[in-house]
Amino acid sequence: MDILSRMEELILLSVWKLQEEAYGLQIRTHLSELLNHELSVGAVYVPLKRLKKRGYLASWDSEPTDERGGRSKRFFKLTEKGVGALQQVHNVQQSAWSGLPDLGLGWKPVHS
Amino acid sequence: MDILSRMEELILLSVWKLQEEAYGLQIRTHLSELLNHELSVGAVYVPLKRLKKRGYLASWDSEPTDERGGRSKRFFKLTEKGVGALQQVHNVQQSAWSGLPDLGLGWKPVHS
DNA sequence: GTATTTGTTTTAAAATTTAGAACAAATACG
DNA sequence: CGTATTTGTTCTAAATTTTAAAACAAATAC
Repeated sequence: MDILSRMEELILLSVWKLQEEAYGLQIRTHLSELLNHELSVGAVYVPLKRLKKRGYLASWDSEPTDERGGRSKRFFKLTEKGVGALQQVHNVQQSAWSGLPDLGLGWKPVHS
Repeated sequence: MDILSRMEELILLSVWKLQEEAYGLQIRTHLSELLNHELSVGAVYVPLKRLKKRGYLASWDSEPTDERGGRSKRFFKLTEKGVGALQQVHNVQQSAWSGLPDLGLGWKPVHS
């Protein structure tokens, strides 16, 4: 559709928000809380790989830490292309959610 | 994912915005302009049918009009469940797009 | 060395998206 | 009438995305 899917958008935003802590399991936790719904591991790792392959994300592998089970992590950060894709999806959302007539169904979106 | 897909969201919003003119081809035109990208016919009709089956949309068939080719149209409107689903996706978006740190990449989302 | 924890990869099924052919029914007009 | 054109919906198969969960890997704990 020439626009990020919802999951892709949420993952890119998660990487943005988590900054120096943006790696697979952390992203999964963050999004599970956001969605109030436990995501499977694959639900995060599969799109992460795709987003990287398409140039929306860059990644590098860390050294292991000395915590229990502290393996090497694969960290991600947004590329310029990734920011551009978020920009685009944000524009579409703004358009799509503006100018909605009153339906009398008890709710209207509020853009803080 | 327990949340509307992007296409589902856009179609529900289109039905909302188009009001008394919410039928397949019109929705297609509206979304094609919004996305700046010509959607195929199936890209609209397939999800429309699914959204109806799931109770997000109600529909009824009009009488033909006396315009050239003016066949009976299938009009749609949001159900309460449909409004609720939009409400939910709106909440998730608001959360996901708020509290983003400055990346110094030349852009930050503005919520009008 | 065996258990436990943190982390990534893989895989296959399910669901969604997409393009476009097919079909349907209306008016136009010779 | 018959054929063309327009508006509209249905169908369908391929491509893509999502999802769950098993497998694998590597670290510390004891």
